Amino acid sequence: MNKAESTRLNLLQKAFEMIYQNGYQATSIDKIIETTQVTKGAFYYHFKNKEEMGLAVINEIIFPNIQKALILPLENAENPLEVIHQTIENFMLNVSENQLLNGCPTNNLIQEMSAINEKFRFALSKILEKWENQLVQNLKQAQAQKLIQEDQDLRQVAKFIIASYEGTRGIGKIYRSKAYYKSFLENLNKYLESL
Amino acid sequence: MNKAESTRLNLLQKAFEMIYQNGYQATSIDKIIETTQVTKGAFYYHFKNKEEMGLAVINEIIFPNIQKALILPLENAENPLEVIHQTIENFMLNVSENQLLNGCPTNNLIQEMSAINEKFRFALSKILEKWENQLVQNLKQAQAQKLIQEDQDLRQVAKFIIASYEGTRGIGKIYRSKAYYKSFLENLNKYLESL
DNA sequence: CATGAAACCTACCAATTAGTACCTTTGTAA
DNA sequence: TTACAAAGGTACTAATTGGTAGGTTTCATG
Repeated sequence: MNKAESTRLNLLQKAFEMIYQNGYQATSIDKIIETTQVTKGAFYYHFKNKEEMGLAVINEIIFPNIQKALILPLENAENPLEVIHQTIENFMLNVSENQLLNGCPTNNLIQEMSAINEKFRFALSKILEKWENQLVQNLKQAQAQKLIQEDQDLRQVAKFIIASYEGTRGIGKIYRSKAYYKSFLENLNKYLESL
Repeated sequence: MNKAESTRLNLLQKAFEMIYQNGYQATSIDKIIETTQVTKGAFYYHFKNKEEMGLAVINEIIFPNIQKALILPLENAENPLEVIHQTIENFMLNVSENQLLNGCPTNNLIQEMSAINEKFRFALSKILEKWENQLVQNLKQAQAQKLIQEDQDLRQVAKFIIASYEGTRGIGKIYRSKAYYKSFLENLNKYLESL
């Protein structure tokens, strides 16, 4: 990675952290360049404007993180149903204090931006779409293995899993305890078993 | 209601709408007094600062709304379990386009503010607490009527209902369709029946 | 080593922000 | 009617905002 690339990546990573903790609109370019020690000229060389930088954070930082933690582990699993619970549990029980406090970056941005910025809404919807598609694939395999009933609407089920997960990460910002996550995981298990 | 009270209420209601659509931090006092035709002097006569106004919006607008739509209807119901689903369904299927677009005011503020402002977090947690308590009461009655199993952790169940509801309202800001709400309601029903 | 583009730097701007100081009007109780 | 607090009005400020103009430095390539 050359110097320019690392400047850009540094901007994106620091911007991600600041957006994660304070929100997109509350994160000023002045603060980003102050903490990164990058000048304003360099910032605007790498990004046309603040919006483009925000979209790059979603596409180049947030999306790969979800992909790695919650989507890829679902592929080619021996038990396609159990791995759904396992993957979410593995991720949720290993979050840092910071992540407990600030919730899910994707959900945060959806709540803040999707109603007021169509480009953000689109970029964020793509993340949910990929996750949902992988979940549906797993559920299909589970159906083929007779692990869940025939008449289930798998896309609905996938959406429900995502909504309850994001809801828990979101409401978890009030409780700030892993016990709350554990309670969700138990209920998720019950729900999956009832399918 | 005298003039001063109506000035204050007008400020709170307009502020609520603007916060609901754009977020608390993105709602400036200048914009609020512009749309209400109230001068800055009057605004700061009624509220010490912006934070106090935001907290008043939560306590005097948002909380009563939730109370009326989602908590009070649960009281003294003939079928304590079914009324949970009925109440949520009745509310969700009657939201306006605006509410579909902007999600749940409580959830929005939790996501934006709970990590960065302890007073907001506390005020918002009180809303969830009241709702959870009423849900637990209903679930207890359902348990007494042998409608759900003995070994259920009712507080966990109540929290899961709230999280999946708020998750759906939140993620619904991406999809903007009542079909998505309906899909959630079906899954909620399945979950409640599995208890 | 010359050259031109890539990468970065500095100083600025107009608009917006929350908040304040100080004034005027309105309502009401003695 | 007077007196005084409640309620509202006006003009301002310092700080912060996203963005730009116009420069300089760095670096790969012929």
